[in-house]
Order: sequence, then C-alpha cells, then structure tokens
Amino acid sequence: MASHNHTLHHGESLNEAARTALLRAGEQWTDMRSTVFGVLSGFDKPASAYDIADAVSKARGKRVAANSVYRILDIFVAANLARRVETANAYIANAHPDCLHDCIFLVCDACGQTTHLDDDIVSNGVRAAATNAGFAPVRPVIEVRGTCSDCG
Amino acid sequence: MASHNHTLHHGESLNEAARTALLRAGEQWTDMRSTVFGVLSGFDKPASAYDIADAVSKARGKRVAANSVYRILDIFVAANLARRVETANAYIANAHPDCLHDCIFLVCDACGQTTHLDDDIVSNGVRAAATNAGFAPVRPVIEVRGTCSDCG
DNA sequence: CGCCAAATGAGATATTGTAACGTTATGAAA
DNA sequence: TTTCATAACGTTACAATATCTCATTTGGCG
Repeated sequence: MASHNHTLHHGESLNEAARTALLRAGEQWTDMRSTVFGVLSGFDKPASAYDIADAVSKARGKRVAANSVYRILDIFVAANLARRVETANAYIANAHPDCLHDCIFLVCDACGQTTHLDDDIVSNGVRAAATNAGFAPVRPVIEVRGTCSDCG
Repeated sequence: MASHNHTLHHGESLNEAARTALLRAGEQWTDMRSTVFGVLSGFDKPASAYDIADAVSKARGKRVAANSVYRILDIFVAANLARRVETANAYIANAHPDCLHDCIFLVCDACGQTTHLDDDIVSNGVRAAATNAGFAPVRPVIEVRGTCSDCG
C-alpha cells in the first residue's frame, strides 16, 4: 500500500493518457469525447456540465446540448478520467487517471478553487468506519468546504 | 475529546429538544417550523425539500411552497437541527441537536436508507489532512455511498 | 456495400434551488 | 393597548441542474 508513482500528466500528455485509459476501459475515444476532455482539463476549477457544454459548443462551432455532455461525463467518471465534486455540482479532470484513489477535495468557498488530495490513511479510515457499521462502501465522498490559502 | 453523552431524542422529546435548540440559537419556533421539523423527523430516510413541502402541505391543509421550506431548512441546518445529505440532495433530522459533530452519512444506493455515524477520529483526520494542505476547513462533508446491511 | 451497435443530436421535461416582493405575524416600546 | 419595526411567511417567477425519449449519425465489421 505504501508508495507508488503518480504520473501527473498535462496538455497533450494528459490528453493521450486519458485516451489510453478510456480505450482500456473498453470505451471509444471520439472527437466529441476528446473535445470534452480537453475543455474540462482546461478549466482551472470545477466546471458544471452546462459550463462545459458552452465551452464545447464554442470549441466546435456548433451547439452541443448538456445532455450529450452529461453522458460523456458519466463515462469519464466511471473510467476515472474525471471526478464529480458533489458539493459543487461540478466536474474536474483527473490528472492521473491511471491510479485509483478515494480522493479528498478541498473546495474554497471564496474562489471556488478546488485541490485534490490523496490520503489513503484518511480514506481508508472512512471506509473502515462504514464497514464497522455493517455497511458495504462503494464510493466514499470526502470533500471539505472552507478557505484556501490564497483567500485566507 | 473522549466520551460524551448523546441524548437521543424521539417523538415529543425530539420536537422539544429541537425547539429548545432553535431558541437558543436566537431563532423563533413557529407553527410552520414545528410542522417542518415534525414532518422531517417523520421520514425514515433523507427527504428532498419538495418531498417535505408536499408533506407539510398535507399536514397544514394548504399549499406550502418549496421556497418556504428551503428557508426553514437553511435555518435548521445552521442550528444543527437538520443535516443536508449532499449526495442525495436531501435533508435529514438530527436526533441529537445538542452536540456538534462532523458526521458521516452512509447512504444505501439500493434503498436510500441513510445512517448517521459520529467518528471524531475519522473526521478529525479529514480536517487535519485539509489543514496540512494549507486549507482552512469549515465544513467537512463525509458521505459513503454503498449498500446497507439490509440490502447486502 | 450492408448491417448492427454505439454515439450523438434534439427537444422536452423533471428536479432542485433562488430571487424578488408583497403580506402577515411577532414582540418590544410608547 | 396601540404603534412600529422586524422577522416570518406567501406567491410568483425563474435559474440551474439533471434525465428521458426518440431520431439521426457514426464507426466497426462481416
């Protein structure tokens, strides 16, 4: 369980990593999906499905409905290419789609900036607490609302 | 930090405890609020604001808009009489409004039953992880989606 | 090519959440 | 008790988020 490498991708490298991960999940890597992923990873904070739809529409020069975006986001989340930030009704690209964690999001109430923590000690503690209560955990959601260092 | 008593209220006792807690928070305990709290604590799983509005409407024999319910729920949450379950867009009554915890919700994907855990070790771990990252935690949200023992 | 399945387009609709503003109830002071 | 200021609530409209259905297009494959 100890250490392992997080390969942090960015730009072209990230797009390529996402493509590979999605194909490995048995899904197709289409133009539409590539655009959605590119747009998503371009945001500097979690983006709503509608924000993404707007940006994708611009990028393609043609109206893309929220509908289509939701479908693709669902696939991305299932394949670990993206995460949903529950307390923000928004999505964020995953910079290392290759390793699976129960992650922790720190969401700034002031500026919206969201940072992603991986802390297996903490997340395992959450899972253990659930298990101890006779509950079978599938998807822990751990988010912290508060103030980031820039806004503090 | 060690042990302390959770006084678990129910029925009339719970309503009275809620009233006391709300008054202590400097808010009024009106008929409307009493009805909302009664209805909310009558649900056996988290209820959406619209579910609550419907139930309150029936209870009062007059249409009550979601709007009004949201206002009251906000006050309840602020005063710790109720909690919002983020992953369910729903609310649940707090059976011991007198003690403040970062709590953990276990939400069953099959039946919706939600159980409430208090585990200060775990929640403090989440807060500590945030603090270590230079983030000032205000409201940790810890929820676990999965399967409860009845549905397992 | 022709077929099937997956992906996307399009529009409607459901659900959740706020805003704005008028009316009513409450409680404190005169 | 009357008056007044304020908080609570009612009402309507609307914004934001999410899902459903069905038509059309695309991509893989024999």
